[in-house]
Amino acid sequence: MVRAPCCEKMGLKRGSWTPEEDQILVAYIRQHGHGNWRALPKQAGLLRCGKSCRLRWVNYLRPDIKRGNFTKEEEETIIRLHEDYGNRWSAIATKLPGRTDNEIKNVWHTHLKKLVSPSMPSTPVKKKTKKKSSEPITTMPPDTGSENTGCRFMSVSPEQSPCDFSSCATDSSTESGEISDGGKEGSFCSEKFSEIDESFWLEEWSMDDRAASVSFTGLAIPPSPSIGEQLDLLGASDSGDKDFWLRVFMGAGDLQELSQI
DNA sequence: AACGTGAGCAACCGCTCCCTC
DNA sequence: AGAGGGAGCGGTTGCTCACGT
Repeated sequence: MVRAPCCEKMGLKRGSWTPEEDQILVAYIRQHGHGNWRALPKQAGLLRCGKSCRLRWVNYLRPDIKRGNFTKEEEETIIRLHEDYGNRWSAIATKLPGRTDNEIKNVWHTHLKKLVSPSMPSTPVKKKTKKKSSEPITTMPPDTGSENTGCRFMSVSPEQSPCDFSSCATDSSTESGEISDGGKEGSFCSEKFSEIDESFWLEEWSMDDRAASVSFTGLAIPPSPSIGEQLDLLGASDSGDKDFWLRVFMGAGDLQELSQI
């Protein structure tokens, strides 16, 4: 059957996401959930196709994403699961809470593959000649910090283990509102949010057990030091990272507190 | 200090699956 | 029953950064 393209190419933006777009997407999903990805961008006022929004959310903006290096244990798990599942990255991802299929896929191709079969070239994907983007997007301005969009703020060393970070996740009591700082309106993942669209979260979390840590990007993990402190705790030592997330969260309209930082 | 190269990763593409009508 | 459409998945691409020369 002939399918319509997922999005009209005309007028829709491609390439890296800007902090402002992230902000809009996060704010929208906070309020409405992501019932219909195809309709979402239009309703949210984003010049993106639904697929792109979904991908951005699933791989990057979702609250339970665990970022940072893969631990030894995680790598071993991936290798073992890959033997069982093959390239079914999403299946593997379900066994690794907080990790996305895309991330696992990348790790496999860049690191693990050569461990398993050292004879294979380290970079299976052939490199292409570089070409300047025709669409210079400023998602990663130098001042927003490295590692690109600054979302690496959750990066932790393997020793620290991202698992540790999200291990609060194993406590189901953290589900939904409880991860917030007692329901303060200032918290991004506040109960208010849950109230706004609890089904959204429940659906998301019930899909698999990774849910546990419902803190939105981890911001609410510690019950309530200042947001700045929280960001520090999360490894956002880089002020650029903070700036980025401050913009995102403030744009989402729920953290007046942040403005005090 | 400048340049070249490779690694890492975010994002896109196109296909398949699955649900609805 | 099957056509249509949306969501999800895996493969691939291309940009950025780090590092070596």
